[in-house]
Amino acid sequence: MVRPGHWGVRARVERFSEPALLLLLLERPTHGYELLEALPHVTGEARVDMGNLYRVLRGLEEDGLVTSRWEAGEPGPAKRTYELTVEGRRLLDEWAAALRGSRERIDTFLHRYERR
Amino acid sequence: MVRPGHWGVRARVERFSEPALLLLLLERPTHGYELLEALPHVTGEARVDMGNLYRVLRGLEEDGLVTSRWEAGEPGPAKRTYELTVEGRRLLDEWAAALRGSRERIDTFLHRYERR
DNA sequence: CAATACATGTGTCTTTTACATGTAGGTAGA
DNA sequence: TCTACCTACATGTAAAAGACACATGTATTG
Repeated sequence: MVRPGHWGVRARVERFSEPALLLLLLERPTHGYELLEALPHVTGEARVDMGNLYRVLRGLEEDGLVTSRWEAGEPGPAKRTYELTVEGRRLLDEWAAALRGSRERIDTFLHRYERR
Repeated sequence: MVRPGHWGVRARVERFSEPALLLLLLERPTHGYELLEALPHVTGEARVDMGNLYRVLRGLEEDGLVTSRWEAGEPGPAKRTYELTVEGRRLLDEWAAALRGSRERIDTFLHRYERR
C-alpha cells in the first residue's frame, strides 16, 4: 500500500536482481558496471540501483558466494571482476527452485482469475 | 540485501496478497478474518500478516476499491464484510496483466538457467 | 578543455513487510 | 461463574528492501 491513492501495480519478484546477477555470473565472470547493463535484459526491465547492486556484490563476496579480482592491463577505469563460487552456484539453484514455485503460484492465480 | 549470512530465498511477488484478496472478493463478498484464512490457499504460502491485511482493506475502501458494511444478526463477533467495486475490479485486471508479465520474466529466467 | 561515458562506491530516506500487542464479544467446559 | 479459547478488528513499531542523491576518479570524444 500504504498512502492512499497509490495502488501501483508492478508484480515484481522480491530481490529478483540477486538470482539474475548470479545467472549472469554463471554464464561468465563479469564486472559490476557490465552487470548493471545486462541485468535489465534478464529481469525484463526492472531498474537496478547501482548503489544497491555494488552493495549486494560485496555482501555476496563477504559470504563466499562470489570472488572478485581487480582487472589490470585494460584501458579505462579499473574493473572489479566477479566470479561465481560453488556455494554461489548452490544459491542460484535454490533461487531457480523457488522461482519455479512462484511461477506455479502465479499460474494458479491466473487460472482462478480467468474462470471469472 | 539481507544481513550477511542470510541469503534467504523466497521469490515472493511483492504485495501478492493484494491481488489475492481482490480475487477472493471477486468470487464473493467476505470479511477480513475469513480472507486471512483463505489467502494462503491463493498465494500458496502462509505469511499473511493480519495487521497489514486490515490496513490494506481500510486503504482499499478509502480509495473506493472496495465497500464494506457491518454484518448484523449473525452469531459471534461483528464482522465487517467487504465487497469489490467496479474500480476494484479494474485494479484486479491490472494485477492480472502485470502477473502475466511476471510469469513471462520468470520463464525467461528459468529457460536461460536450464541451458547451463 | 569541456562534456560525456565508464566504473566503483557511500549516505540516507521512504516504502513495504514482519512482529508484537491491544480490545472485545462469544462459546464451551470445569 | 470463571477461565480458557476462538473469532474478529485494530494499532504500534522494528526490520528489511528499495529508491534517491551524491562523491570520486579514469578515459574518450568533439
